[in-house]
Amino acid sequence: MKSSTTIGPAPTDAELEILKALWELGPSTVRQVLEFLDRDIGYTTVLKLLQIMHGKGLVVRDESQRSHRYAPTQTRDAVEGGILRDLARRLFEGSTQQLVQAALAHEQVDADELEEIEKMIRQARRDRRTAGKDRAR
Amino acid sequence: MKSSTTIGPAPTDAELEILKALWELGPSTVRQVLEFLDRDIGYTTVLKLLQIMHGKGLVVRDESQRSHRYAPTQTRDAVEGGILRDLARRLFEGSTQQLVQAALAHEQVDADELEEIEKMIRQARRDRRTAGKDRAR
DNA sequence: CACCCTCTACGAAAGCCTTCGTTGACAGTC
DNA sequence: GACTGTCAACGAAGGCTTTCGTAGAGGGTG
Repeated sequence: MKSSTTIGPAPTDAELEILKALWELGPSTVRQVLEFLDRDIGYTTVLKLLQIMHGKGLVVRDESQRSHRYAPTQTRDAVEGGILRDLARRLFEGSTQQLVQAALAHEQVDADELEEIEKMIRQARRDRRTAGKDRAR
Repeated sequence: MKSSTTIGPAPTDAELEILKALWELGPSTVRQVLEFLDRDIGYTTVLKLLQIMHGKGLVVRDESQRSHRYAPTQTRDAVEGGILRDLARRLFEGSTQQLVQAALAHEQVDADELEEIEKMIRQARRDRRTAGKDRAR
């Protein structure tokens, strides 16, 4: 129950910042996004980014009010998945396993976090067993 | 034993392709890199990229022959680490754990691969126990 | 109504990335 | 010594990202 196929190109850095704001805030006006970002950035910059993102289909907008409200078209999970898939492809010939291994090898992950990850693996294995179905890809 | 602190900015896409060639081939001339890449790309493009990378310190070059030989300045591990650290920072507030979890959640990782990852975790935990030292970051 | 604030839209600048064409140097061949 | 092919260097074009400045419309207040 976690499919999520990414549509379109990966968001740029600035776009990702905006998306993070929208995921946190829900549908928002330019000003709300601007205030959420603590970066030193102009109003029209955020507006322009949202317009571009709208053009790319990364957000939809509700124009029924004078201040338009923007909302992401993809869930955070879907975007994360797309970015990670892309990175695995670029760096590890598409192997998620290698990506995970590299992440674990290089970064400090403390004992609790290792525990969490092990739990996830057990869960994944359990999912795999029960749902032998969606073998798409 | 596996420290690897990345120097300088992350390589761009095209630069990464070149680095992958150099890691595979060892120190190489422009032509050797060009032939390794199966992409349809011009000689001068590869040359230019290597010159830029040289300017950025991503590669060193030996000019003792007429055909210069280029070699990476960073190991593959170091570059992978830098890229992953950067992604964790951009997407997960720096949490490698979240990065790993997202990777496991979204991508199909088969049973053998899960096994491998669990082994890595056990290994990581063992390392942690023996060397309680380098708590740097 | 005149004023002011906020909003959208547009354009453009500056920077970076990728690509290649052109030029001039170099070296081996006939 | 002239010709041919390879090489490094340079510049520049085209595209994309990020950032604003400016202009014009909309709407509320005195």
